[in-house]
Amino acid sequence: MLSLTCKTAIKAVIYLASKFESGEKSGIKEIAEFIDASEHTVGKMLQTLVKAEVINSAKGPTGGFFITGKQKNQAIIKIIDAVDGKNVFEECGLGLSKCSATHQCPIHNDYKVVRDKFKTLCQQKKVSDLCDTVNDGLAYLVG
Amino acid sequence: MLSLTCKTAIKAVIYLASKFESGEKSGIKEIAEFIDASEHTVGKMLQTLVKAEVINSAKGPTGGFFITGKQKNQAIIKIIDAVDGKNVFEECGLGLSKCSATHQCPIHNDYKVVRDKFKTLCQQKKVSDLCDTVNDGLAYLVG
DNA sequence: ATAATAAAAGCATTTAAATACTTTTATTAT
DNA sequence: ATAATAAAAGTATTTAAATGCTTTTATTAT
Repeated sequence: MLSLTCKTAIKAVIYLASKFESGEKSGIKEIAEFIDASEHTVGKMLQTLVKAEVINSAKGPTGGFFITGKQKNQAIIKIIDAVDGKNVFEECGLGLSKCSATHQCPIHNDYKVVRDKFKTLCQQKKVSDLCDTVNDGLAYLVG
Repeated sequence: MLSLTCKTAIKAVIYLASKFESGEKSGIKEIAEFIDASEHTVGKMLQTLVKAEVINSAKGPTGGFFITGKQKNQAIIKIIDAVDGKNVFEECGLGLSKCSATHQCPIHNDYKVVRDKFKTLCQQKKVSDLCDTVNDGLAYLVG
């Protein structure tokens, strides 16, 4: 459903959220190492997130990437929209270019239920929620 | 969730199912044209389906691909298992290589619900069910 | 002002999926 | 038996995503 880069993006933002309390900024290398992803992929993707105002950045010494309290309270769908685009949640289950109630593929109705359920999940889960599970040792970003 | 080839496979099998009554066999070109897919991709993929006994084939003149009554009554998960492999329904929502109840990613529980719902859909929908919706003009294989 | 630091940006390479091409094998009708 | 047909199989190319590398720009501390 989501691209590898998008999954990496969600993990990176969760990591930044975990640094919110301390106010620390994080560099590309540090983030990539922690979430076990390619440094270059992470760099490109973080730029995308900055442009979409999902996270922030500062250049120069003491610079790095960081997140605000407001951004921490955003749902993860914001990350998905920024990285994979808005029509992730509109795609046909059988790959038809135009699949809707009026011209549908054979699994349209059932697939829509699943897809919508995933969308709701992405709309409801906040970055802070996911960050909490990691902080509490209930979930992990690698493995 | 599913590869393009797998989506193509489901459409191809539905097409073959629609030819079951008449007993006609269908060639690669005919199938590819009807479902609007690459002839070469369809050829390779049909071989995979034959090996997995999801469909049948016959070489030579009057040969082609066809489906039996028993095969028509199979669930579409058989097609998915054959083309994309069995662990489509085990994959982690955030791309962790090992994500389970004991070592989970931050969205594991919610994602599992969605994934399992999709799996159930694929286990319940028979080729014949999908074929019927197309025959009845309620659904399409192209567009 | 200068040097150091770190993100931003542009371009190149790699990888895997999809698509394309060619040859081989089996089968059927003549 | 032979020729025609169509799947099977093997190899090659293309495409898009991911990854890698290099240069540029902005910022901060000295």
